Amino acid sequence: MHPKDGNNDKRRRASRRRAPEATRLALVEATVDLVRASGVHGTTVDQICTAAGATKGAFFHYFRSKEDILEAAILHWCRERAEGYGRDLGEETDDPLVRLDRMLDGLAASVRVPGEKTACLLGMVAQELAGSNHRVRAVCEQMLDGWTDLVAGLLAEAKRRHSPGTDFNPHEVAWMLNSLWQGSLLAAKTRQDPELVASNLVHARAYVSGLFGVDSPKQNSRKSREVSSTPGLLRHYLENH
Amino acid sequence: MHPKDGNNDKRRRASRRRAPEATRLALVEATVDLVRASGVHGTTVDQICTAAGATKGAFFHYFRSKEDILEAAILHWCRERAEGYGRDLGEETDDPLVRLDRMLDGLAASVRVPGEKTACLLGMVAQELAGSNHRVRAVCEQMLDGWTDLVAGLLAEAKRRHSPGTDFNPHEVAWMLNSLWQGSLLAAKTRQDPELVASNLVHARAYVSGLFGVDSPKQNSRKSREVSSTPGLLRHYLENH
DNA sequence: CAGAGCATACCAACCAGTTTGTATGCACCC
DNA sequence: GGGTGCATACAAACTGGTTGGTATGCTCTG
Repeated sequence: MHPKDGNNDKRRRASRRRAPEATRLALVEATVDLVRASGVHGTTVDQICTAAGATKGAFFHYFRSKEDILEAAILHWCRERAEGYGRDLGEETDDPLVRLDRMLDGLAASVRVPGEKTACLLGMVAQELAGSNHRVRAVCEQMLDGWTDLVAGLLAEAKRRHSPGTDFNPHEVAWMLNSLWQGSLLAAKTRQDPELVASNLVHARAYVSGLFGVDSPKQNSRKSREVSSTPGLLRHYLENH
Repeated sequence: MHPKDGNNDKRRRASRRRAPEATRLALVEATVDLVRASGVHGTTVDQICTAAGATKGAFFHYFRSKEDILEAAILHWCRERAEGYGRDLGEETDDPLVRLDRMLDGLAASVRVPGEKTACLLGMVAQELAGSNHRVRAVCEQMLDGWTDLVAGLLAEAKRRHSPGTDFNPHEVAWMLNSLWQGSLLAAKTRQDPELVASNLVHARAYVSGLFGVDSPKQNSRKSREVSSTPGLLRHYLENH
């Protein structure tokens, strides 16, 4: 039963041969995709291997356990998203409210990508494991903290620049936005309606605008779906100031 | 190896003997608890049986599959919660904004119950299965719709009674509140900080208040934790009107 | 005494992780 | 520059425990 006298190896493992970094990356990215679609327990190591065009041997060569690759997948996912935010935010010298606005635009746009599923790896893993796996929970918490700190920083700077009519705690508001974002993805997935995310983000914007003292312009609920095409409320505020 | 010549049956099956309804209920309630703690795939049928003080025979006598009891658990959970809302809301003749306010109070209080874990069965099941199990997804959607319709109804009536300065779509706002609630539970669980839910609800209230034209009173972020003890913003609005 | 309400033993599929073996490239010496 | 030694990078069969589900029979009740 030796390796089939190996003249023709039927499936050519994704046209990749001895490419350490590529294999590892393929495994991690497959994990991200599969877990986002089916959850942690709903994804098997074998599925990951098949999707990555690798074998169990390769898998356990790079990762000591399923939990390990999960952690790697979370880090990979967050690093990727962070890069996206970096692009969305634009110049650091820009007004923090404009930057936040662009970030929300980016988020709204991210659920509109055609083939893309509306699910955040972080939220899914946290929901499934936070109650039972302390280590994974801690990793998720750290990642959520990262996003919140970023937004809280923007809000804090905005508070300094413009002196808002209402006092507020930037961290609290940032956590509220983060929670809303996660909940929106959950609800949108359940309803199979990505537009729900956009709609919720409109209200999030309106709330932040309200904090900075601008009257929310009359919301036209028919048009509210076209978020990313309209100038954000925050931008609107700044332009008339 | 017959049933131990059964003179003394070591564990007396939860001091319950041939009580059909009680057995069924125990199984369902055990499912609710376990799934809320460990998720769907993280909970085994055996665990449910043990927790309910029943055996597999009993389990499959009442439910054809794990999926079936999950559905029963969701319905049970939602019916229970709905009763809670009924109590919280109070008289139907009351002002809808006051009723909404009391509902938010109830939600904030529900995560403060000492031994209680911060997790919504609905949110957990939806997050884990919405992407892979269409039937369960549909059930979750229906339940979420129920809550949203309730809140949207309150908001719509509030719009009729008081004519708010800002126009808004009650359903959109209700979905936003629902999403925020789900996301808050997710974030609070991940951070192991139930107070995050209360904090987020404060901002939710403030947003709704804002819609009805009242200036949010200066938020004191140190004190914002004591939500349920302070008269809600909506009530505050109505008292000065 | 019939049938609802269980209890117990059992099973087949599944799944994370292991073992064992092989192919490939690189370093180093001759 | 070609052979030798060895580490990395896989491949694939296997294992042992787990899990949802079943088969069968006992037992209490109406």
